[in-house]
Amino acid sequence: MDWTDLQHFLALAREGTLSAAARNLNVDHVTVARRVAALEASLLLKLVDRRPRSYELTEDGKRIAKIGAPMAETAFAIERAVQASKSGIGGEITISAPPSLANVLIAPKLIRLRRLHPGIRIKLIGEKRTASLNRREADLALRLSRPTEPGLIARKIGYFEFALYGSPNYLKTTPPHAFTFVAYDSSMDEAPQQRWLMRFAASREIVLRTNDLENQAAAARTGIGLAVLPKFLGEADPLLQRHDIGGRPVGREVWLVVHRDLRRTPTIRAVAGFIEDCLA
Amino acid sequence: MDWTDLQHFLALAREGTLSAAARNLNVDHVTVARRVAALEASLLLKLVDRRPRSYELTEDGKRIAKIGAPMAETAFAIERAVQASKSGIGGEITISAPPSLANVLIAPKLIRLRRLHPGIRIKLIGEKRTASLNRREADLALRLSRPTEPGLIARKIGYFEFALYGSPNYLKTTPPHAFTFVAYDSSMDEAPQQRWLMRFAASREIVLRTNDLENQAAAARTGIGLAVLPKFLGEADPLLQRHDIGGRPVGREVWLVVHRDLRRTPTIRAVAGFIEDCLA
DNA sequence: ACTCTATTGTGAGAATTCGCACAGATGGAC
DNA sequence: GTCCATCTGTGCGAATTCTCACAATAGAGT
Repeated sequence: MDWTDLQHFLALAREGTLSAAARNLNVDHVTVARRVAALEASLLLKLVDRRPRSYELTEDGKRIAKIGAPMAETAFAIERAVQASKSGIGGEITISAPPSLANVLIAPKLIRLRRLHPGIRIKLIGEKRTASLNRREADLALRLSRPTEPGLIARKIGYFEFALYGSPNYLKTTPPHAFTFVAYDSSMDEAPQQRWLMRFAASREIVLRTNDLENQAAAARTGIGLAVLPKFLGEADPLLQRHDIGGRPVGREVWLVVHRDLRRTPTIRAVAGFIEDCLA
Repeated sequence: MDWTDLQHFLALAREGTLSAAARNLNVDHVTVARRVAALEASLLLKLVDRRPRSYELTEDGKRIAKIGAPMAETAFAIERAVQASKSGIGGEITISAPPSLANVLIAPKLIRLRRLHPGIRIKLIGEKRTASLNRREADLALRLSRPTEPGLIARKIGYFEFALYGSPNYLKTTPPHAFTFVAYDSSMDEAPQQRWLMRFAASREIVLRTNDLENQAAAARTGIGLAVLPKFLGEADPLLQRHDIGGRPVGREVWLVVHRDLRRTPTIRAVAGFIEDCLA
């Protein structure tokens, strides 16, 4: 049995489509299709139903995929062990962080890290979707809440508050009862800052919903309404003015997350230290 | 990371040499060397020290091999699951048994199994070395003692006794105090029949030691001395005559062993039933 | 109705990988 | 000492595998 065939099949089982599996493995989708077919041929067992626009696992396929899943886990554990056994400081480190934190707090200061450790190459992915440290999609991650996955070590390294921001002209000309607002779309309804905004807005209108915080800031600058922005974003923008209201402002913690296997790696420690400085 | 590279490296780690790993994987030894080199290149980590006549794992290599070992276990579990999910009776079944049992009790009757289930192809390996059911070197095994490996199901399906055999002429012309004997070599000193023989021979001479029971029988036929043979072997041979002595004869149990994962497979059950009949 | 995007399928040339044959070297058996 | 078995290394031709480009189809959004 060819383990590469297994690898491709398990990727297909996990990702659901040929194309997604192919992206995950950095190969062509045709390759995944062929390897899965090869695995079926060598096992003399039908693992997938080829339907017009999708591959669907057969019962046998599901069973095999379930049994084989630990193989992928182990493979990732090996990758972590390899990373961990690199003694010197250097190599490529992947950091996952919410887009706003990545853009505003991390990216501008990366030049300092580069000067300190020229051997380190940083890959910074600013994504909403929390990258899996277990699957080694990232080596370090910034999260806004304490993660619960097993094997991860989290440390609270910061806290930031939100405030309402609008264009100075908007705030001067608009009475509070006529305020309009900019918010996340409904996929973020559970986020504290969104709940806070909803309560505050009450019956007043939400005129724009967007997933992207940068878009919210841009919209607020044009005077369309008020947006809830992290203070580190709003205060630095001369085209935005804070509108203070009473009560306790909403805030979020920042957690630095690393896999247990990588905790003591010199390179990881160096980068982790740098990130803490960024947030200090 | 290419899983096939990992597979080759883990085989090398387990088997110790390139050549052994190559045999295990059914590929050329050059391929194993190349894949291990490729793995090192992709991990940027030296896994083996290439010494003149041997590959030796580095510390990193040992660590990686240890972490990766469960992958091989899982791969074998998948193979068992595949075998188990074949519903019809058919396919290739590998039986491992001590050579004498295989040759005398199983092989001659295989034609009956073939008539009963034409779809089954039997691979019968008669080896001293106990094949690993966990690593799926065999699907069914006959052992002379109860195995202790986890995951295996064993059932006692038979019992046979040993006796002393020599050529009729030798027994007629030789007084007991002048008996000479044929025995296993010292690697079998712990086997019950060997211990029994040693006690019985006492100070009388062992004139031939050989690992192969068939050789012992052949030697005894020529009149060189007496050999301890299973009765199912000795009684069927017209050129051998049993020499009965007092006391309780030594015997061994026969255990039929199957992996838990394969227990309920129709094909396995059919073959297991056939083997029980052979021993009945 | 249409465009846009995401999916799987097909064919051909290029790149890669593999096995074979041979060499060199070493340790054990006789 | 000599032969034999075993192990690893090298070069080359053959077989395989991969990627690329294109096609077909379906679904969502405009």
